[in-house]
Amino acid sequence: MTVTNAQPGTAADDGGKPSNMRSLSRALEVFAELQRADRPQRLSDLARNCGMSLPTTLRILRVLQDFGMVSQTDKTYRIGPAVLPAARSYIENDPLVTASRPVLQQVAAQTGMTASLYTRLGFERILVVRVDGDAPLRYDMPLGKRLPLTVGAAGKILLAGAPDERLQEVVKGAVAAGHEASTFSLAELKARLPEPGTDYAYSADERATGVLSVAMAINRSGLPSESVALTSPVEAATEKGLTAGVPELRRAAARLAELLEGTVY
Amino acid sequence: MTVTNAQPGTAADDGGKPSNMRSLSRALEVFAELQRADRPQRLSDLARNCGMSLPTTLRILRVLQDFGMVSQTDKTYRIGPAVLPAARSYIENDPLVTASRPVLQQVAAQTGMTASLYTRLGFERILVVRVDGDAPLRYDMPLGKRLPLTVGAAGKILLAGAPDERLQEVVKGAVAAGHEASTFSLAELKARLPEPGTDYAYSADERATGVLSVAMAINRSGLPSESVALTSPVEAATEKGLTAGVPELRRAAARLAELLEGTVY
DNA sequence: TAAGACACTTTCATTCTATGAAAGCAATCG
DNA sequence: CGATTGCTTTCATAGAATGAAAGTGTCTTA
Repeated sequence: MTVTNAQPGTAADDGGKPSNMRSLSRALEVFAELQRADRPQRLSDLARNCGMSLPTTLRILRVLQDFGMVSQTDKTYRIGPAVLPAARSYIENDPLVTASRPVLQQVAAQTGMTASLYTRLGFERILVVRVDGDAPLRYDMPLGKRLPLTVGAAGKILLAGAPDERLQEVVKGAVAAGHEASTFSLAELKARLPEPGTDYAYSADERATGVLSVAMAINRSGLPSESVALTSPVEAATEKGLTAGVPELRRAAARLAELLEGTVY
Repeated sequence: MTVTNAQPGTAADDGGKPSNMRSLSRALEVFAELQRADRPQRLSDLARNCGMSLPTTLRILRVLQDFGMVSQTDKTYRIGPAVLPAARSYIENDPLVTASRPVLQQVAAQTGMTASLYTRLGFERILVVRVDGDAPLRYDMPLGKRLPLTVGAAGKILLAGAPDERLQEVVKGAVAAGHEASTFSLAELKARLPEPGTDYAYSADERATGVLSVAMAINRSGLPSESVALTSPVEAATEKGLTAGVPELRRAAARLAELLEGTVY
């Protein structure tokens, strides 16, 4: 059976794997590192943080630059403009994204709450689609933001039912990404997760204060990678009001699950 | 057999360079090809269109998939969700993008027209920032769309003053990208460009009907790669009204040019 | 149902590419 | 002004990337 290589969360991944396509993997590691830091990076920093030599890092950056994936000002590098057309291509062509929009619109219309779609990416999740409800959310969270799996309904539901081994990895990943304090433990995480038998997760004031959420995973074979959520500011909904939307959410998740059948990543 | 990147089909700009980092370049070529087509691609199509063997293409796709840059459903591949955080990183960290927003806002407020920032990417340009004016543009053109250099004020101004040799390449690139008919000629292009001595370009009904634009390049040493534009629907402005905004646009371009000093790509 | 066609996947020997040490520059600083 | 720091180039070598060919699975067709 093909072992679906869990993507390395950080550069500290020395599992001793055969690691095919070394130069490409390293290039993507550099690319990821550029995003991780929230400001332009020097060559020497990138080389050190990615654990590779200066010349190699430089060569990688030059090729990425040729394709517009990286830009350079003086001696600092950052993500380049070519990612914009790529993001556009994703949003326009990904079947889950395109299919979910009308579904989310319907849910938002029926419940009056904000409906969102999240995808797991490594040890994090990202917001992929959002349809606003009647009560706007005050905080802004545009597309593509990296959010923890360990906090917030839409993250936690992706971990429900996972084996302890995997949860332990998630704990490490969350700490490495800076989402959790270094004291964060498996027990702490498990206490947050929904009880077995529940197919949705609830959160209040978890990731953002004044915000309530319920979320449901989009299930197919194996562990889920996507979730849909209903969100509302605390003054516009109660826990009861939110959970009243769960059946709608469940139906939406089921519909999207069909479309996902066969998606590998 | 030294098969040196021979492909008549793709629009690779490889002008016979030493071609360092072959595997990485090829991976980025696959990634670009996935964007070029506006629907999921089969392995065999990608291999053929990129001019590489099936196993190589497959290996590349697998690594890209590990990093979320590519997704797979059944046997078809497409751009993956990891590009969203990348795009976010670009928009939040690129100094030109962040610096231009307030500048464009000011210009839009002063002129009442929509102000936009474009960046050149290969033989195309992409919309990077847009601030709407009083009269909304009916057509939607979200961020990241690949647009021709040869059509529209914001594209043409990036070509003003370029040597014929480069313009000839642009003609070929525009045809290869499907922006121009195969009969498109250098003379035809030159007829569209602003007259020497003019530092702005004007277009009416060029790229989109019912839309007028003036654009100015952000100049630093060498050929410009970025431009700012004022755009208005035809019923809300005349050519005179638009050109009245040119001084504002000129000032904005000058301010942004300072910030670009040192940017290599 | 079997045979064929088709597309994807794996294997493996060979070649060439990616690699890091070290030297060469170019700034910056004390 | 000489020293330090960080970037860039060169080069010999290891080992990574490569494609032919065989292998596997799936769909089509008779």
